[in-house]
Amino acid sequence: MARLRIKDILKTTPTEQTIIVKGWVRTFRNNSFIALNDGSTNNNLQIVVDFNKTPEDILKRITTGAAISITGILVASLGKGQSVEVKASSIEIIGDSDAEKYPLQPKKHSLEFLREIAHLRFRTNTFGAVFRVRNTLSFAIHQFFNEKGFLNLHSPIITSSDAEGAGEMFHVTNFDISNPPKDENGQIDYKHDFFGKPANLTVSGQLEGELAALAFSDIYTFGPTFRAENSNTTRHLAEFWMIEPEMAFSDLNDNMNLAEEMLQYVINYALKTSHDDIEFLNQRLLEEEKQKPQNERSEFSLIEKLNFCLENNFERITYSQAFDILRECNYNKKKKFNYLIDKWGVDLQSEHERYLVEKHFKKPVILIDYPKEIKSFYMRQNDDGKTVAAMDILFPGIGEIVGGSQREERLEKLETRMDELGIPKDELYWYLDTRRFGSCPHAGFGLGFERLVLFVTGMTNIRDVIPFPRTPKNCEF
RNA sequence: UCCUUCUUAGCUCAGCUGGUUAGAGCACAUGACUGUUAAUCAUGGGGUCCCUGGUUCGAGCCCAGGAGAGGGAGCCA
Repeated sequence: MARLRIKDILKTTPTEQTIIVKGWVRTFRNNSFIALNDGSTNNNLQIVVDFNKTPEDILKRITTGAAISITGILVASLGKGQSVEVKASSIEIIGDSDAEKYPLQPKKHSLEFLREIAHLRFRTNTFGAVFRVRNTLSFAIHQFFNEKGFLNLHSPIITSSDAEGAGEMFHVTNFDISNPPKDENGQIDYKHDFFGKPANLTVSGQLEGELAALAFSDIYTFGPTFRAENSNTTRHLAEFWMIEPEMAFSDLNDNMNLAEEMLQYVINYALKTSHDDIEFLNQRLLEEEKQKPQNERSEFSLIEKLNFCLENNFERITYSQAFDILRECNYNKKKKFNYLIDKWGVDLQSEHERYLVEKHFKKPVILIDYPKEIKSFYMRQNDDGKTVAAMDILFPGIGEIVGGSQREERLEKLETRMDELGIPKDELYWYLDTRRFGSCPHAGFGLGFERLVLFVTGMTNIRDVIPFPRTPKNCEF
């Protein structure tokens, strides 16, 4: 007889059929009731043990964390709290778990503690829900782009281009780093390195994505990205996953439409497909909110917040409009911002972004047309000579979740800008070739996958939505 | 990297103005009970008070340095 998954058992009508189920013990109450979980769902299956007919040494080994196999009959539950349960006819201990040493207890643990035992935190309700939702979102993204006819491109993880300037990079080498070969000037001689030149882990697949978009029209990448920044925040990782679509024959407007449609699609998909898990996370947050003073509680529950995003269009405004709103707002006039908004052209600080999203509009905001000085070289220059066709999508509680732009497709404009910023054109000849041969308007963006998972799960620390977070001074597991 | 808070039992935390043997809940062990929902009740074991140095008759508590963690900022996704 085949083992059944708990998710399916809980949906089955009980007719006293005999089944086999395997999983890990969450709690064992009253010497009679096992809460069994196999990770297929957040809900546990209750196993009823007749302790009078079960050997003492088996009962003693049914401990929190133990892996067990149950053969029994599926019946309607006599107790409250579950509709079906399994009356065990035989119990096999597959893997013991010493209750005194097993760190997880049937009680609430702090997220900080669970982060230190990330190898075991999958077995908790919260992280079970988080990583099932993460899986659902990942699948939804692929499905969304597949339905739209986008080609999934595997952009390289090791690159030799360091011309992009998108942050500090991790160096890739097979040199003996205590004794690398040197040239006649005493400099490290990369000619003898594995690739014959310096190489790094990618900080973005965008440039490669553009090359493919100018052949396949619509592509997206979904892969790991690495930044060696010394960032210690709740929304940065040294290794994270990014989704980067790129569309040929498209402008900034198409770009905004795609990003908004995609975010709404995957949120909607998660709400429907991962309903139980999101409901659990929703309850978890409500409990947490009860601990807070009234004025710090959020207006919306997690599910209300997600639905709100589906029912309302994102607010679309230009940098200049945002600048005016911020300059004229009471916060600015009363000097409540740490950084005053006074001169057009300043970069917005996160306190300003939060004001716009959380206080002024109270919904996701798409900011476009930023001053060119504060944005990258590849963004398309607007006719005003001051701004570029950039877009950032800001989410409540998360901040920037998407950063993108229409790309500069005009060779001369692009080269001029690269010269101004001192970006070596010869190293990026391949990028410029797309502008030499059959260039066309195109646009794309980068979506931080973990930031999306943060938003949908209502978690607040990005280290809790990736299985094994890599951050400065932390590369455990 | 900067600012700030924290570090006491396996976990979550209390510990007064520096004072004698450092506590609670949960977990664990033993027993009772047996349709429980983080079961309940009784009993019990469990401590490098983060580390190093200093002040003091006396330091978990004060001072200096260090390590680690949380929150905020910058960089960004």
